[in-house]
Amino acid sequence: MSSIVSCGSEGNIGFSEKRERLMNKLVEGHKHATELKLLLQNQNQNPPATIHHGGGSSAEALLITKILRSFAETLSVLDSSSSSASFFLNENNSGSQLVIAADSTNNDLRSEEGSSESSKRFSSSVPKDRRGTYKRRSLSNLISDLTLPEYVRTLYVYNFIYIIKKIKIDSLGFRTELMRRKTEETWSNVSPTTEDNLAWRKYGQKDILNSKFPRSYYRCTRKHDQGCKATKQVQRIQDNPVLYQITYIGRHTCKETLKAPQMTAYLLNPQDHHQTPPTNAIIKQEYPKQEDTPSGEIIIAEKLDANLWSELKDIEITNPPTYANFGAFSYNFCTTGFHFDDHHHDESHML
DNA sequence: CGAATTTGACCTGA
DNA sequence: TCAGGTCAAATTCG
Repeated sequence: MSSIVSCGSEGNIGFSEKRERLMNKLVEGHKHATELKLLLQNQNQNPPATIHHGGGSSAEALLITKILRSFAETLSVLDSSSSSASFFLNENNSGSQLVIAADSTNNDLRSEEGSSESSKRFSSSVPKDRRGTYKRRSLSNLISDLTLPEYVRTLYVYNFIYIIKKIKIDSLGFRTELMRRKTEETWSNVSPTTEDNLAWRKYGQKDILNSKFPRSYYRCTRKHDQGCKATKQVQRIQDNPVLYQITYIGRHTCKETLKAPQMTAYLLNPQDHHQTPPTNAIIKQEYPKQEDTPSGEIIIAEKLDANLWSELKDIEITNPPTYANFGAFSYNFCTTGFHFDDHHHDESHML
């Protein structure tokens, strides 16, 4: 997302003014995104006679530019704040679980799984066998490490991808599979989260040649007691590190593939046939489909990590009014983009 | 204390 | 030979 650029310093302005400015920019972006959505919906009903091979129409391009600018300015406001944490959480924040690094200069997403690389980097000063020496990244750790600008950026990039996807699908009829593996039992998926709510156990991680990000290897937790041979490989997409390339190899043959009573990636994306469901049908019985849910709440939850979203919802509740506004906005904005996903397709072609 | 993760060592196929 | 995949000891987490 090289389009996101800093738009200059905001100078020394007060919290409330910054917050107001921020909200205005976000709302502006939301408005443009909604316009774009309506535009695309109209195009669906009245398809254009000509095909634009460069992407969408000029109206779409203009809206995209506006959205980009809105968010670039938003991020600029956030980045200009020396402490994002205090900016959002300084009021009524005693009980908050969300602690955002006040001086986070590390925007490198590699840090998340770059432990093997960093261990190499500092190998001269550590003992040879450091197996098991690590800091486990729980969900709360993950949120703690995410600065607010990073979160907004992720949210924005994710939504924008869906808008771009929609434009490409509408204008080019673009719908191909990411890759065909040698066997029928191998399929790929691109997702902003590695979470699919199936019971996986990580058994390895490798640095891949000419690849910026390491590849992680997971097997079914039931491998040993039920002989389930399902595995998956997860790797960040180099050109868009907010997304993961997930390759599933082999179907689950075990009886219990569900990790916990949460939403699953498969059910949340019922049309996404790259994410092949497990052979049993337990999930379908437990969880209603998206169109059955009365509120739009699931729409963001299906696209963000379910756990992350549930925690963010808690934050929204426990920290009114400061964070609540932001939370409400992200929810609305996300729904704008997510309604577009009425076809199955691979994002990687769009990036 | 059992489950999960990390990570160097080991294995394998091209 | 080497890149990619797997194993398993060491360690952490809940």
